[in-house]
Amino acid sequence: MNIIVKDFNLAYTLESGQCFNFKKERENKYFGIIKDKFVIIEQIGDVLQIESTPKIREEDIREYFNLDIDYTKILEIISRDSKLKKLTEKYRGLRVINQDEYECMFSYIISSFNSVTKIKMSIEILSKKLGAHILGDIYSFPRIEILKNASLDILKDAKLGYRDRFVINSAKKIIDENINIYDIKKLDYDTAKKKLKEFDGIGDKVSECIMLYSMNFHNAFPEDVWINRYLKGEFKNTREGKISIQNSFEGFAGWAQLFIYTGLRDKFLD
DNA sequence: AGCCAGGTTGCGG
DNA sequence: CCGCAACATGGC
Repeated sequence: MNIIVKDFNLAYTLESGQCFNFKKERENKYFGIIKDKFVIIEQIGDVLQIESTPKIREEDIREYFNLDIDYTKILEIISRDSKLKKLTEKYRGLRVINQDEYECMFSYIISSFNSVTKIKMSIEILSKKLGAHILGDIYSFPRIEILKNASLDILKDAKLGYRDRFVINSAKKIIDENINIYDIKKLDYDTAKKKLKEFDGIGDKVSECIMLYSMNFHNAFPEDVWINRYLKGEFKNTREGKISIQNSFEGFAGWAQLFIYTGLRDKFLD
């Protein structure tokens, strides 16, 4: 399947640290999982070439990469800030991804106080040991019931460290209380955040990652160590800085956050 | 060896 | 409400 894209950069988007389930095969070519389907995606100019097993619908790809959002409008809004203007010029085509809610939730529980490399490794091991086999050595992210009953040995193998109880407890809560987290995305911002923070291992930052990257709350502004440094440089008070940003980008603070985060990690910003 | 990584928790003030 | 130490683990 080929998809013509505009204002989309696959590499920027998949290397931005927002998702952890893709691997690079070569320049502009990645493989991973979307909707429990194995996909190989290569970008050549403005064409996305996609192979998938089993077959994936174009609409699922468009949704995953937010291809139908008004990109021009979002960039226009966040570019009113001079630093963001530079960032959007440098990383044009970077987009917020629309991930699976459950995978995103548990991936970010694992992400806390951790490194991107190790987060990816842990998720890969968990998938291999507990996920459904898809193809070759590719496995999907484990279902929550499986995570809930995972043996401590397997969690040890996945190197979750002290986060193992966060994963187990949160999975338990979902099952025992019969929670459907798809309902959370229908709530208003504050209620959704509050609901997510009731889970073990989900605090201020992780809750907003889940909201931004899988629940369409485009104004969530996850503040990790990098963003915290940025806020310290730009504002007297980081707390007020975050609020100010969330109030000035017309509901798209999360997109600004992704550009800032990318620029900082890439040392384009200092 | 020591510091850092897409932070959260549970404590004391 | 606030600040703060502890927390597993691997990479650099």
